[in-house]
Amino acid sequence: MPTPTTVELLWGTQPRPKRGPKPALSLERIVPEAIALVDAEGLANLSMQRLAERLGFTKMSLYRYVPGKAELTALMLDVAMGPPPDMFVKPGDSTEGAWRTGLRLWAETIFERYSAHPWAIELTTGVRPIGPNEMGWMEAALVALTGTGLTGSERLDTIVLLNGHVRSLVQQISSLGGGDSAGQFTALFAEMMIAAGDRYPAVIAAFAEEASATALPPDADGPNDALKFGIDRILDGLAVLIARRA
Amino acid sequence: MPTPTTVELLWGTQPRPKRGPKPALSLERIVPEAIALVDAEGLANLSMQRLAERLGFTKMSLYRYVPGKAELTALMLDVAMGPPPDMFVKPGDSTEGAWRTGLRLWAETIFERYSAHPWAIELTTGVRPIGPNEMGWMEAALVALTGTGLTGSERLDTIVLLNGHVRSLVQQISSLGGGDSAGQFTALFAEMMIAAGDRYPAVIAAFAEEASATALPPDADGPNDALKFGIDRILDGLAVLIARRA
DNA sequence: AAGATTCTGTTTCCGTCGGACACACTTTAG
DNA sequence: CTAAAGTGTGTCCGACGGAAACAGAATCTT
Repeated sequence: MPTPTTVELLWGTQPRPKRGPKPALSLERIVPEAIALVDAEGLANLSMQRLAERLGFTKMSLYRYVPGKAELTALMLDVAMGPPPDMFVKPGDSTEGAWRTGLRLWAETIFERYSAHPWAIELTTGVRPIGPNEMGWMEAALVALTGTGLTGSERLDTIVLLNGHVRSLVQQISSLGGGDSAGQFTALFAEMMIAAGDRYPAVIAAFAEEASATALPPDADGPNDALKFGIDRILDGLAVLIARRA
Repeated sequence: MPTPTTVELLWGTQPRPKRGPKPALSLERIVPEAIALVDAEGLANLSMQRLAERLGFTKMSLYRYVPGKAELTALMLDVAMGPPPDMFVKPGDSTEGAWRTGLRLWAETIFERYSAHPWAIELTTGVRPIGPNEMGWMEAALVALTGTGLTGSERLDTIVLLNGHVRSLVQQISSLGGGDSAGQFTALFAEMMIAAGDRYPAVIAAFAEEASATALPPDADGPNDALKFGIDRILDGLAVLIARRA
């Protein structure tokens, strides 16, 4: 019974052992339950104890299926991301600007996926094993970039850039989801401006201008505008490079 | 003795109380020591106990200076970022493309600052009090954007975009710093490709192309190229917008 | 000068966490 | 029918963040 590595858990489905009692649990029950727990109460409130209680088992029984908490969260990440939707761009499509609509759709879709599980951002950090779903998203974006004339490094860097922007936005918006956190922010901002005095004129100018501009439409989806803004700039910049190559 | 809030700790320097023994410790000693600890051993290894041992005090004595660990890390973040270097762009400079060199310098500088303290990335998440130094970096970038004709929202979104890119890169590179983590990555990648078979042709193509391209120059600062790539694309895209406005 | 007050650092204690380990039980292989 | 392998459980450990009570030091008031 060599404990399985994270890669084996993510990619391989090792066969059920023949001897011994049949397992009453399974990764297919554990991981979604953990995701539900974290969706509801945040990553900080995930503990083996609480997860086991939800499943009606003892804490240590979970360690029969998962070597440790790190491996569990790695599985949660890949399951929560899910597979990418069907093909953003037909593989051979070299229509003028097809890459553009493909990448935009990709970015907006993965943004929604991240937004559904904001804790996933915290788990996608540093060098770590990549799961099949995460790889699938990567593949999808790379497919959209075929026929652009970009080199392999450039295509990879493009994905890093787009993905980084999306993740950065999710990180800033997710915690802003419930309650009056917008009010909290303005309260913090006001409290700070009192103490700060006039050391940050450009900041004050920018926020003042923004406040007056968004005063009329009272819908507060400014963050989503930030998402679109970033995607637009990135795609514009990419178009410049692609045009230069052609 | 109302326990100070995070904002008060970051911005205000409340006067020393008159009565009682003089404090043997201070935030000026505690916070740098905590930064040194985390720089050396990572954010996960920061505990009040270990920090107190370094300082030659008991754990609970720290709570006389800091309400809790969250407030401590907030202070660490602002101190570690430090103030931005002197003015990237002279405030009134409306030279053609001055914003461009200013923003590039800003991004590269804050990248180095983040790289020196990679754990800072993990702390800059969600809605939270902003410290004076962090606000200073924001101010610096906004100064560089004066005279571009962009609205306040656009200027703010630009900073979010650039900052998000830099942070995303640091997050991917920092853990790659020591040892043969590049070898670990290729090992993980190979192990995965064996299991994955041929489900990701575009991924394989991109990496193969990259490997052959970077085979000749043996310096492996590919990540830094990813930083430059992203900055270039963002600035190119921004130039398109600015030109459209003019 | 002498309490009274206020702040200091320390000690003790608690609940929770991830995880090691030994155990009893159940299923299958020989 | 016995041995082996695998199951879930109970117990135990060290480390964590933090609450509470406490004794000593420095200042204020009388």
